Amino acid sequence: MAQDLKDTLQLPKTDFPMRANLVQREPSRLAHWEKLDLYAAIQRKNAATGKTFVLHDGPPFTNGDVHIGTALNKTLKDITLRHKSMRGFRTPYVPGWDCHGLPIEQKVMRQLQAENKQVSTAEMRTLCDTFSEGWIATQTRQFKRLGVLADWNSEYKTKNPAYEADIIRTFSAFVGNNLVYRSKKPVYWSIPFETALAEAEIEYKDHTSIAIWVKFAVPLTEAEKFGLPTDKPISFVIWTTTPWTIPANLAIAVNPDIEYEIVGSETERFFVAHTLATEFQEKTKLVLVDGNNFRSGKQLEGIQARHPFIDRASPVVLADYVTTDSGTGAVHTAPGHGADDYLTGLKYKLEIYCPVGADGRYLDDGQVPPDLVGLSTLETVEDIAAKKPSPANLAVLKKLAGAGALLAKAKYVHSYPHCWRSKTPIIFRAVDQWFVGLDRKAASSATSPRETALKSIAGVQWVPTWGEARIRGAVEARPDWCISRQRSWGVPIIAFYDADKTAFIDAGVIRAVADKIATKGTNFWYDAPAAEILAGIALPAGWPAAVALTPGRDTLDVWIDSGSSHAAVLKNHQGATQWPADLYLEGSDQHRGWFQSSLWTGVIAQGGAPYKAVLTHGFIVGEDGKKISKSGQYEKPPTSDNFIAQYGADVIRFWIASQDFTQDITLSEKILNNAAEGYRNLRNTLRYQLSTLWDFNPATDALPYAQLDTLDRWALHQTAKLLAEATVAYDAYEYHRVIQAVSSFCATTLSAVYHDILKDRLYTLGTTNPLRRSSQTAIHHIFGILVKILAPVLTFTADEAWAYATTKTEFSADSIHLQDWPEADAAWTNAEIEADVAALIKVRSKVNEAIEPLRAAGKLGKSLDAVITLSVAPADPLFKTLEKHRDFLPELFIVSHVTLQEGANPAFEVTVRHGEELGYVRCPRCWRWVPALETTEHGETCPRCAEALRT
RNA sequence: GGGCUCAUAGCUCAGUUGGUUAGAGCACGCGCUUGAUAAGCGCGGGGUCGAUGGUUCAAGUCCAUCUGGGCCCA
Repeated sequence: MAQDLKDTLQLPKTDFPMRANLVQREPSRLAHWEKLDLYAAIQRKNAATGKTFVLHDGPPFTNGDVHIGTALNKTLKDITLRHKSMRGFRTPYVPGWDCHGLPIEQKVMRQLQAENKQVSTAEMRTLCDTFSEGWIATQTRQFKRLGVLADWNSEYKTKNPAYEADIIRTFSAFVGNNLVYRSKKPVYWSIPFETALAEAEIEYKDHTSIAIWVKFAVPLTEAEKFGLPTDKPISFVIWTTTPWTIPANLAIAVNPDIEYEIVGSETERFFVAHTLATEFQEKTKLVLVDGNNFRSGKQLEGIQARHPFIDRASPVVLADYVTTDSGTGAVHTAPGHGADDYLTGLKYKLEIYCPVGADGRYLDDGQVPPDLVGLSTLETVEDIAAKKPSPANLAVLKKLAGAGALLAKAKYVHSYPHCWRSKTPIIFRAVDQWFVGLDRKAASSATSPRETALKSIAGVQWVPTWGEARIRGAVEARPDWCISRQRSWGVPIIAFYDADKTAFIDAGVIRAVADKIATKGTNFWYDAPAAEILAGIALPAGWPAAVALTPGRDTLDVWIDSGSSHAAVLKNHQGATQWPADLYLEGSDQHRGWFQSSLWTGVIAQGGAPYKAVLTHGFIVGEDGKKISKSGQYEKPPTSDNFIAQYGADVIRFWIASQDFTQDITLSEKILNNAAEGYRNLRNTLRYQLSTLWDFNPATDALPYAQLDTLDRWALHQTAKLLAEATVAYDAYEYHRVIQAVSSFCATTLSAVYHDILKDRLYTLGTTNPLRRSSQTAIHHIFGILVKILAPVLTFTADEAWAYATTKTEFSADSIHLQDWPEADAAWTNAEIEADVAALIKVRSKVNEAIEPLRAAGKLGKSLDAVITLSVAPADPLFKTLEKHRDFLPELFIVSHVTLQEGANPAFEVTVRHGEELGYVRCPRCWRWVPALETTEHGETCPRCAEALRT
């Protein structure tokens, strides 16, 4: 009989599974979308709206699996675009790939080295191409698995010939604006390979150097000028561990804030940092007889000391990096042989002087003493084993000793950079490089690139706002842009050289060569002689004949590759995009990287910033707040695929959306488990709504708003509020607020209140009962809005729920992602109902509190067993509200009966009794306690159920 | 060392121009239900708002210093 009655209930039913099983089931939905060509369908939908939103993709580097951080970036882009397309924007999205660069070249080279193979530059470039292409395929698969929707057919690759041509055209704009100049800059240099090395090609190993204390005499006239004692000769003492750089000395650096002491022996005086005076005395074994005469570094600036054995001044300059950790507090400065020295050299306009050739030998430049010319600075592996210093080092020591300038020498063991291939110590050597003068006046503009860039920054929307300060700092502080690299896997700098190594460069020639490269690719540059490259191209006046020229072997800084993407993609309307982009969205490291390089290329080649807005996100950190990359807290590498294999894409997407991405984003097993739980709650809410709509056809069963029940109107009011909140949050890119709002709405507004109350109506009333239809109408509306709010984040689940809602099957051609952003009917906003129900819900929680003790005492189970008496002072406005909704109260509290009585006390009182105590009987069908049952063909039920059974 | 930035319950987040006993969801504990059931409901515990000092009648909120993170430089 109980079963018989149960069969008369309208219990929820749906095929939408409670268990998501995302890891297994998501791929089939991807295949479904592929079949629909969902990306194209979405673009078609919004083709005629007249609104376009271009998010320009920053290209990931193609040398490995998609890292969870890259997944974060791509997912945020995907969420953004899906929301925009629901809002009616055409959202062409062309994904990109960054293909050139050292890390790939290095991986390929290490592989070749392991196989003991030597290959030509062209072969090497082919291997790099293949390497990059392989990872593009892998990453594409991994991005797709995340649910990222993009125009994969229109993707851009920085290694495509057409793209390479646009990189070169960007370079031609630099040249055409008269911004490019040639100057020397020190690089790591491998003598055996006669090549520049990158930081990544350096291995640090202990090395025994010769440390020397060398005096640089201050002429008497200089001493007088600076008020120094003149009764004895006075010198600066520098300390260095690379004697071979002494011939290139052009200055002595002191720290402006260090106290220097003038110490003296019987015969001469020296400047030494005060705190190093004792050590100085020990090392030089000098007997110091006076001191206590101090000068700050600041006071010494400009003193013209003399080079110990070359007839040249060595001025005292100021530098903050000078410390008193070791040495004398005065640093030998050779701008052509060190990074710090170089910057100091630029600051003091010193020559970037490098009298050492590519083979590591001193050049005969008229300044290097003849007995040093030709000597090598190289220490071979055998030399090191035999503890034999380089010929250059030995000769300089001898030279210094001969000049009486060598105060002391000592062995000094320290960590020193070595070439990863030859294992020999590298040298710093200044070589000719190409620079972009950022403060030069651009030919096509009234101002310099820096001025234009800073002006452009102000016109861009930076999200969060501090992004503006960050890029402004980077742009202001950046020295002239060194754009040449001595690499193989990159885009060549289109420059030619004659037999004397004079460089020839011209914007028109570069553009003409770019046109050839657009079809032939950059290998053409490496394979063909200058005459072929220049065939048919008119050479500018003053150029030698093409046959007398050699194409240069430098490549462009790879930041120009990706920095040209807006020109190569947006300017060319690739994939129906347009210039400038509405949004760039990358990690905050890109303020100094891609945001900046794109800004420079935009400013110089296009006259302005290539983006209207720039959004940045933080980096993923572990549970301890520390960076995750090498922490090893996970057994598996933190790749996108590994996380998806465990949680599924929608859980990962939920996690990404739930955090404030402008800050560090924390990743831990606990957090992902929390995300999975949060996901399940939302999924269950959708499932429950679907299950209550099984017999509801909106076309025929929906009621107009005016006929809806109070509680349903209240739910719609809450839904309108949620939608407004979610819309604002989406527009502000604050996806975590969307998730917070939706989660709270589902848990509290729906599950704990609305759905819970609705069960009685939905289950027990007759199918077509207006109250039941009223609630179904509301749920239908709420579901539609909820699932659309979630669609940009939970792409798989929202589409699945939508398919069940619209077709009662797992897949539907009319995807959720083809729907427009929902709107709430203005009538739904109802302040009176909002206020009334809010007051009633407060009473509800008082009622629940009052029920709890009885439940704990075992006197009561479900709340439906309870009968409530509310005692409220008639003067209390609450009394009126309760009276107004008197009939609704039992349903709202989910109890069997409510008596409202005028209380004598001002305090609100709740009395709870079991239905039995009033002599009530329990209806076996709806489980409510009622005064009396009546007979039906299904047995005894309450009058309401009897009525339901008749229909 | 410099630039930018972050710090509120175990976790993720709110917290308007400084103004009651600092909130929400999740997690946790104890119950209930078995007609959302690898679900649902109720009740409950839990925070010196990173630390210290200051401004103020009043500070999570403003200022200074410090500590610990992140990104980028050096």
